Amino acid sequence: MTVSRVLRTPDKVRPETCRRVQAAIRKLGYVPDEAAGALSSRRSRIIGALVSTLGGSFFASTVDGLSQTLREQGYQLLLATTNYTPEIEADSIAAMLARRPDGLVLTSTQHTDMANRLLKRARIPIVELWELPEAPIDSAVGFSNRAAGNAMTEFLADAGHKGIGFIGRSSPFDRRGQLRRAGYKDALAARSLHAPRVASVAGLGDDPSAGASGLAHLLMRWEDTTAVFCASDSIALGALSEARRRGLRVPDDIAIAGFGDFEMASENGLALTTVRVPGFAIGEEAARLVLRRGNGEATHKRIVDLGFQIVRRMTA
Amino acid sequence: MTVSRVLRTPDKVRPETCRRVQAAIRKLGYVPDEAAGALSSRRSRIIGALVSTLGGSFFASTVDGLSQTLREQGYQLLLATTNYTPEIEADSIAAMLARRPDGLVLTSTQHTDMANRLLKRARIPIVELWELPEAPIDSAVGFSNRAAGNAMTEFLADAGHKGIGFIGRSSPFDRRGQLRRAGYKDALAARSLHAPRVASVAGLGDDPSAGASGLAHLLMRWEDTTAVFCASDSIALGALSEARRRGLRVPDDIAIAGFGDFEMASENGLALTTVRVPGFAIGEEAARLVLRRGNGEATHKRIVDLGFQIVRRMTA
DNA sequence: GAGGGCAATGTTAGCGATAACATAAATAAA
DNA sequence: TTTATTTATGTTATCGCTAACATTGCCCTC
Repeated sequence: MTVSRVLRTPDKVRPETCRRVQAAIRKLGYVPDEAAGALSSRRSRIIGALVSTLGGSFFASTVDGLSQTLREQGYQLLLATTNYTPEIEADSIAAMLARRPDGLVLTSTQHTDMANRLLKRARIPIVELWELPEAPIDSAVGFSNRAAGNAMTEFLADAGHKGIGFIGRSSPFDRRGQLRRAGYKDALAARSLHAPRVASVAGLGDDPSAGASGLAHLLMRWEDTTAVFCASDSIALGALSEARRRGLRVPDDIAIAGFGDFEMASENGLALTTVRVPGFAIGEEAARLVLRRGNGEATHKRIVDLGFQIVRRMTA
Repeated sequence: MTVSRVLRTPDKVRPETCRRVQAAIRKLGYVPDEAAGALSSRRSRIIGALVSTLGGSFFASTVDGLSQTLREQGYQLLLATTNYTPEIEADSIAAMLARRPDGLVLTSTQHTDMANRLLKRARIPIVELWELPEAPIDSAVGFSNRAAGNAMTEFLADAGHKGIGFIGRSSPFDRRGQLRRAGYKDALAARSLHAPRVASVAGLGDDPSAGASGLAHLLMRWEDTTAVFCASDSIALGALSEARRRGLRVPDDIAIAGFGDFEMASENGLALTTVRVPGFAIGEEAARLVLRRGNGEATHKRIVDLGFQIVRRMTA
């Protein structure tokens, strides 16, 4: 018991005793068993996180932010990837709940009924990321993809473009992409510019080839398109490469805007005009929020909007 | 006890009993407590993984591979990021060992003494990734960064280049980068081409600005440089952008090669000539290896070389 | 029909920590 | 000095599972 106190509440132990215990710990190489501690205290100091994938650039920095902040607070991160599959997500949620995490962080937006039931029953703080749902399961940290899509389209229109296309993935699981597209349509309608010009490329995840074929499609169908807004920077890269292949000057012949402000979009990289989203900060804030809610500080905002930012560079 | 058997070894329970238990489980919303199970059975079904960062593109897909394979085998992934800091790594190792993981996966190559002591004492399988150390702590999955650096330099020399530069980060913690550079130097020496031309850009992690300033540096110092080998695709992107800024044609005036075969390097992206490394496969194989070793199958290879591949595209 | 073998289920005793309470020692107050 | 109060440490029971062993009932064999 004294050892337990030395580790958890050293100020309740006489300094001299404390020292002796520490010495013994070092000498024996004792490493406390957190699983036993969790069983007894009913606090696991584990936070679970579910992401669709880390590869696609969007969530990697969010997980970095999460992991870093949790570590600073003495928590650990249990991670699972769902590969965009709701069934895998549901299984992973069940598996995580079996570890009795003190909170759960989700980046997907679609849950199976089973998943929803499990989450409701769990009675732990749950934070949804990268979007601001109307009715979050518990709380959410992110920004409005729809507003961001709208803002970038407005930006392009303000620059004088009269024909603005959109390139995105058509996956029904990518609700955020759909929302950006909805924002794009909102802006067109608000300005009564023209009917939406959307290139929906089949497939999961973003990659440059979608941008290349998307741009080709747009230019064939609507010749007078002078600007395209891509649902991610990866797609924008593909569009950029297709434009170059066609001998089009960017941004003079065709303006190209991305989404995400990935590393490659930077001034010394593609110098891509894009929407900067606070990926790392979302992770940090999610960690803080889930821990605060776990400590019963229920007074906090349930929906945290971290905003976004149009970054004007050379391509639009 | 019967419930436990239904969950772990259903074939030891009469089908009828099995069904009744399952029904009760569903009705009650029972979720077993794995922490208690781990305490009792001394198997946690958790594998810990330590990476420097997920943001830099290199490790994200490895973690994807790990996570996916572990899930398929009924294991869970405890993840920590070390931010390139050995002290944080040591702390994180200690924190992970407190969860009694069934194995540990490391992507860093430098460990503090404390970390090494902890790892030795832990008596669990440990897999090091992304390099093939001479004396692994336990076992390793990766490829030879030195051989890869050598191969790409050979490739450029074979293409007729007489002045070949190298751009990389100078961080002492990035041992893999150093090894690629060593491979570059090996190749130059083997062909007695010229003294190494290295642009070492200060800072942690790769980003395009390093490539831009690196290329500027190389061209200023050694005017007759016609090819550069970059320690990562991100750096290569920066070099590409600097070349364009200077009006140099790629690859005619200057050939540029990267490392990693990130998504952006693809045919429809930068079409970058680069070294493809099996990031995802490393994660998968690490998961398999750590589980096999945990099951006492000690007969397996301790060092798994997954190789690399020169991918010739448009920039060199 | 006694004994051996097997399959299905039950019982007991931990795993290693901590919450809650009990005690002992040290200090303050009356 | 005696009693109250605080501070430091010790005891006990428990968290929810599973390893190991015990029991029950059934079928089979000789």
